[in-house]
Amino acid sequence: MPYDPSAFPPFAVTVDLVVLTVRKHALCALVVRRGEPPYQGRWALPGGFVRAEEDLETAAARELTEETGLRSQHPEGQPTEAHLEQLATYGAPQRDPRMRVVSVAHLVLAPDLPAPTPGGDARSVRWAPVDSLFDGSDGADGREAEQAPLAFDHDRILRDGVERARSKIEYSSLATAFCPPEFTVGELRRVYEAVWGVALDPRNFHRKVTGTPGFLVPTGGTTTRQGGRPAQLFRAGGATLLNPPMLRPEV
Amino acid sequence: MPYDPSAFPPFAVTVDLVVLTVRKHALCALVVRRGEPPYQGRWALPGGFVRAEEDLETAAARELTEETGLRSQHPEGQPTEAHLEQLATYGAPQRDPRMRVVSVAHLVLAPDLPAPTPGGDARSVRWAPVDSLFDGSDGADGREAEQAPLAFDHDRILRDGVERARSKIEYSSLATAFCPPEFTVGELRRVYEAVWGVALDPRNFHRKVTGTPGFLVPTGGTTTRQGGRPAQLFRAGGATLLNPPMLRPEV
DNA sequence: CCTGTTTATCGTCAGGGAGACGACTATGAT
DNA sequence: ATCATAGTCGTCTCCCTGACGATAAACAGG
Repeated sequence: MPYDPSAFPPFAVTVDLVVLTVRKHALCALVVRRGEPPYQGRWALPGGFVRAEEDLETAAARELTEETGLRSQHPEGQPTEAHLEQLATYGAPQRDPRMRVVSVAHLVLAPDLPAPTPGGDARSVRWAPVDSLFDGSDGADGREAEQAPLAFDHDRILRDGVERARSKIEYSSLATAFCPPEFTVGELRRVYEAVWGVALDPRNFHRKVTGTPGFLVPTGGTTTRQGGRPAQLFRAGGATLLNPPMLRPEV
Repeated sequence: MPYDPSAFPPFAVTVDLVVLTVRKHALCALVVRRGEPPYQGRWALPGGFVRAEEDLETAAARELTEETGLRSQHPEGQPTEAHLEQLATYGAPQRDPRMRVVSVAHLVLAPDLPAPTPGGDARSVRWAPVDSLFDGSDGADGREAEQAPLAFDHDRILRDGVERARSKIEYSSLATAFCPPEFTVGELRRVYEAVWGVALDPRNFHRKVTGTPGFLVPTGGTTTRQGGRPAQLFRAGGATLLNPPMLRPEV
């Protein structure tokens, strides 16, 4: 039957955020501790209601700023501080025991923040290695601190977000969103290694990224902040698509 | 602020469907004519409200069956008749002039149906070449019948769905969803050609798809339904990912 | 029956990109 | 000075791809 706009089931619409960064050579996600039931005391993805006159992406950007101080929009021609994109929408009837909630999840890729969690109203916010958050803790060495699973269906949302990030850096220049404005080839390589959880050959990686037109633009400067021989500094080039892509090693 | 489940702005949640198929060597989408305002008389994507106790994917599958008779689920171990996946969610505040509607768009890839539009309650349903539907009609020869743009933001949804399909058949075996259960290499190639709008070399295409383990499984039969020399029949193999991918030709 | 047309399928060859890895360079630490 | 650490340039081989020749098996029409 066609639309009958006066008779529709009411839904609440929220945005949830999968905010990823690379810290200490590990892919980490932002989680907040819930202060009230349901799932009181459990960790959850940050999120909140979409306001009555607010676009979905605007709501996601607002929540991001509230939780981290990061801006995904350029306020006054400022460069974007983080990449934000829609991930997927989750609306199983019983995913929230209180009411029918449809959550539009968004994925944020952010550089490693100097201040862990500036601003924000949440009492407990932390970066957690994603491996330690997954249900069944497929953490690397099995020595994961036993951790309660994420609230709601956030385990699935986080998995989907991590998989999106892992696949998207294959064929786009999005990995630069994890880096500061200026970075070295080695720093970019360590981002790939952390996100994919593999080791990459520094020489082949260097050849690939510097040989792809538009991916990296040298700034002229160098740095030794990683130790060793000084490395060239680069900025992200205009190219967004990597062609041919850089595929993850098998197995 | 944390959840206050009693005070939330009310939303209507709908599913919209981008149903694609390949007919006569052209990528076509299913559109329905709107019988009431707003956008009365204009073509739109099929869709409808999500019911109070219904999952999003269930709602999409239900709408699909109502409009086309296709099933995306296996009722009794039956093979899936069409591929269904979530596409993206559209929720701009004024996208529907009557009220705040958030639409979870889904993408359906279906084989060419013998009966154009069986079943269903919509008075006017048709398959339209996607090029003829796009606003600004970037139709091939510019001789497109002047056509009113799709209702609501369905032009954008359709574009996103088509782009998803175009990119996804690069690295997955999803193109087989456009084919009948048994098909030839040539038929599969014509699917790629129609979706991408390019001509592919039959010999290289044959080598690629038959050389990718798990992509195609020969059934033993042959057919001459395309004329010419008899061609082997294949079924889709278990492999879902194509590695390495088959990239669209440049330009 | 022979010929042209159509579609399918196999083969060959050259070029590009990626993995494996050697070699050299430029820093700081001991 | 020596070592450890990173970065950068080369080389070699293999595999994949694009371009394209050649053959095979059907049908249509004379």
